[in-house]
Amino acid sequence: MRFSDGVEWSVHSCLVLAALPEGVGLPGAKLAEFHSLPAAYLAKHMQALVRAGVVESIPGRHGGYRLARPASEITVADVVTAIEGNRSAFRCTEIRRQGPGAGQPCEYQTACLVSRVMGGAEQAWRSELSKWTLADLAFDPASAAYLRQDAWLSDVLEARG
Amino acid sequence: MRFSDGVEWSVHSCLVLAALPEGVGLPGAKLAEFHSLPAAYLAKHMQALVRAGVVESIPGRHGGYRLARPASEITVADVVTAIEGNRSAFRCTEIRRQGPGAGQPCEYQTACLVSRVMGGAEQAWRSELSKWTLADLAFDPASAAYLRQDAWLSDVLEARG
DNA sequence: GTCCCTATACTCGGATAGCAAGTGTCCGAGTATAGGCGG
DNA sequence: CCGCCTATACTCGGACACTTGCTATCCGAGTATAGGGAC
Repeated sequence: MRFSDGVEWSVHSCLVLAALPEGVGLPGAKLAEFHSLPAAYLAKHMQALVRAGVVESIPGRHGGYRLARPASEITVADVVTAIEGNRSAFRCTEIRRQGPGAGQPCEYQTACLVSRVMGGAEQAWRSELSKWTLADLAFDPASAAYLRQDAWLSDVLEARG
Repeated sequence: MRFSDGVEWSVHSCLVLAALPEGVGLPGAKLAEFHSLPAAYLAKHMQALVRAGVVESIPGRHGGYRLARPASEITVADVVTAIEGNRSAFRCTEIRRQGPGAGQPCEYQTACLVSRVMGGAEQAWRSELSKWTLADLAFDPASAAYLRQDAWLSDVLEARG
């Protein structure tokens, strides 16, 4: 089991967007440059975020990306789900029905117990991620590096009018 | 994010081993046949379980696999960890230190907040899996199909002496 | 009859191909803007 | 001086190669057993 690198990139990038002034968008190229990420590949993940309704894209010359909702209403789970998909990581293929070990059809009215256990754990994982919003992370005093946008980010915004 | 199919196979196979009489081993070929699994590939995962100390292999003619500990002392987390590895699914590559968004070195004395949130969620997931032992699943009344070993499994064991 | 030796059959274990998904990149479609032109 | 039109530059979006890791398989190393032979 291994997460896509895009998860880390997307969360950090969303935190950057959370630090922007209200309603202002940041182009994908600049967003990638902020953390020295490959712009073309980050754009691929931004598309996923747009489809999931987490961020919205502004077309045209002064366009870019911005959060679709206030940062306090977007959870880390929303971002991760947008990238990794909302399907379960564990896929029950019902092997209990195969081979000599298969029982009678009446035994299969309830879901596979193994599947239920795995699903429950995944639920706990997702629930834990839902406790944190982008606002919690972006405005945390200990990691307020994103608010140190004076030197670079402000210049970018000012250069764009 | 997606689990290896081997996780499902391994858990179910361990449940079969849990239903065996004390100290008796079952060959990998028979274990695979029980659920119509590819024997050669299941063997690969069984090796991982042996390395992790979850099951032990008995070499020789009447050898096979058996649980290394009582089923009540093996959790689902043990099995999953043996297959998927104990490394974290989320790998923090410290992109916060890259590009114009990078802060001063003194800001990096604490772990990345994003990494901590992801790690905490993973901890919750693992903790949930630790609540269930193989005994809980194998001897559950609702899914006692594994105890219906009379027809096939008993024959196999008897044929081996 | 008992003990030992050897050949056998069966077991696990690691080394070897094939494939899907993630990784990385590029170029085209679409839009708001800026400037020029006409009234 | 004001409004409209056009060309431009910039943006996002989807389509195209490449690499890593999972999937699937095979054959060789090792061991307990079973049988036969010697004592």
